[in-house]
Amino acid sequence: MTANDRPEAPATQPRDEAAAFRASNAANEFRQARLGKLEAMKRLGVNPYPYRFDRTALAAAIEQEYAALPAGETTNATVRVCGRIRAIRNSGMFIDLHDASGKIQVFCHKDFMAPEQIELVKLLDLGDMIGVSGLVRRTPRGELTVNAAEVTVLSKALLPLPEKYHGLSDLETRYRQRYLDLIMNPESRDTLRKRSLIIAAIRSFLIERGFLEVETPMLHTIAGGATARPFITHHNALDMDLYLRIAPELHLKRLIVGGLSDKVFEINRNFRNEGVSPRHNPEFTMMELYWAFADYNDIRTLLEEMVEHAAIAANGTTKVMVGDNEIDFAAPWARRSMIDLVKDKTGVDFNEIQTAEAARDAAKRLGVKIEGHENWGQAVEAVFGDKVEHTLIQPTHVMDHPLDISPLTKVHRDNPRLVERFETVVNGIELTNAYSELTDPQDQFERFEGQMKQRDQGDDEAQQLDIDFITALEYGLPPTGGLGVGIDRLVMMLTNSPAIRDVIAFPTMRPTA
RNA sequence: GAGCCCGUAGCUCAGCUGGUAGAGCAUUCGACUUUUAAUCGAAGUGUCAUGGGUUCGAAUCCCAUCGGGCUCACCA
Repeated sequence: MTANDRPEAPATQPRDEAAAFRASNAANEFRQARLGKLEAMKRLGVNPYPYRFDRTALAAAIEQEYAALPAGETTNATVRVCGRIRAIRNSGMFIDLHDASGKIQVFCHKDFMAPEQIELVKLLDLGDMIGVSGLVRRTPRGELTVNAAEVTVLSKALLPLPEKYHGLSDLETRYRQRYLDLIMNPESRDTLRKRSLIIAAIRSFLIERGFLEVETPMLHTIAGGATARPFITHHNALDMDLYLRIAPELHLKRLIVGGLSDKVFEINRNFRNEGVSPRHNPEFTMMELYWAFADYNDIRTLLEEMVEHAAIAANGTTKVMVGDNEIDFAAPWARRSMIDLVKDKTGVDFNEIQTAEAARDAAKRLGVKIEGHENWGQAVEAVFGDKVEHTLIQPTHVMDHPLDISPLTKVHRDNPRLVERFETVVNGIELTNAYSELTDPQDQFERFEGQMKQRDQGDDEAQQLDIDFITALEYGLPPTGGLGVGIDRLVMMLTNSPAIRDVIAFPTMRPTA
């Protein structure tokens, strides 16, 4: 392929889209009415899209400062506030101005404003951004108010907001036009603000404990570190296919080999080309950390402390309502082996089952769907997923998974069929995954070979061999504990959000056209 | 990818045993002027998702398509 026949960027914007946009705008009565007001503002010498505004206070700060101001009293304190008009009463005399912190009422009256200012106020609509300067007072009805001396238009809105009382409830519009959702729904703002607090809390927690934040590639030549179908893309200049990463694990371990730090972490996106559901988005945020000279027990205590810290940062408490359940993230969390959990729930002790065939039969007798190529560990996992996982509500570390399903994990020091791994399940959903990392290069190579064998037997999700990763291990990876936390799911739980789309600002959607 | 449900005005929703497309908010005009879902009076507002079909007649019944939600499968 030469430079001339490289695939061009796709033509996502047909030429007539602009014409269609113009036509639809011309037919929009709301837009036309507001354009008329915009022109009238210009005739008054007002720039409806100015450059800046000197704000002296947020609404919430004024509310706090003047909390004790009695009804009917006026201060001599001038403030400058700005935000979006969310309500207009008495023909513009009362305006509710919302900023990121909250609401403040604005009073516009001819006794306090110049005549041309009164003209300008008549041209304001719901949704416009304005700045106001004036004295703080509390009305006789008890509402804290800025007595407007001057109103500055900061951005004329051309489109109307959704209805003020019922707001915007249509899920499709809320996800596609998140800006409208954020304007209208305080709980959506809270959720995404808490998301930011949670991530900031995790980041500062880890940095305080000596973890180094790193970035590893999004574009992989081998999609390793997890079992999932990858997105495939193409690099033109190198003329090669690349995968969007499904996990950062193998690169982070390379950094531990290199001794960049004994403790590294990355908070970043993973991409998996799989189904979309209330708990799955094709791109999702993962926190992975690796801690040299530590094992999965060290990781467990670190994780519990970290999530406690994040919960308190978001909600001020370790307790949170998730659906109908109150969940408490206070450490220590329950710890049960996967085999024991399965035994408790089904009466079947897979420790007593030796062969893959017997394990598959046991699973089938329990009514669990079995394809026929499962090994012992996959059968155990299938039973656990079907019978146990959804029943675990309070944070529970599911300990010591089968070796068969854990190709990057060190063999359990007490049981050769198991590995040192735990997944934390909360509210029936897997939240974390942690290992005593496999550090033996020969063992790792054999595990990859086993995965390739499974792939040959029809398991197209088995992990791919990564020779350079084996080479890195051959230079010596110290004993290392590793952890992955699904950040979106953690945010879902800490914000009681029923869908992953609620905690991702712009979830993946099909285009409308 | 499969099953079930949904798509009506800018928004929230009625209308669905087939018979002239509705309300509230929003908008426009007017009144009022210390309101706070302000109030009062008047007016305008539709590709009933799209395309077919049945019928004298379809928002309504049938089929297909598009978009969304839930459940399942895959997965975290």
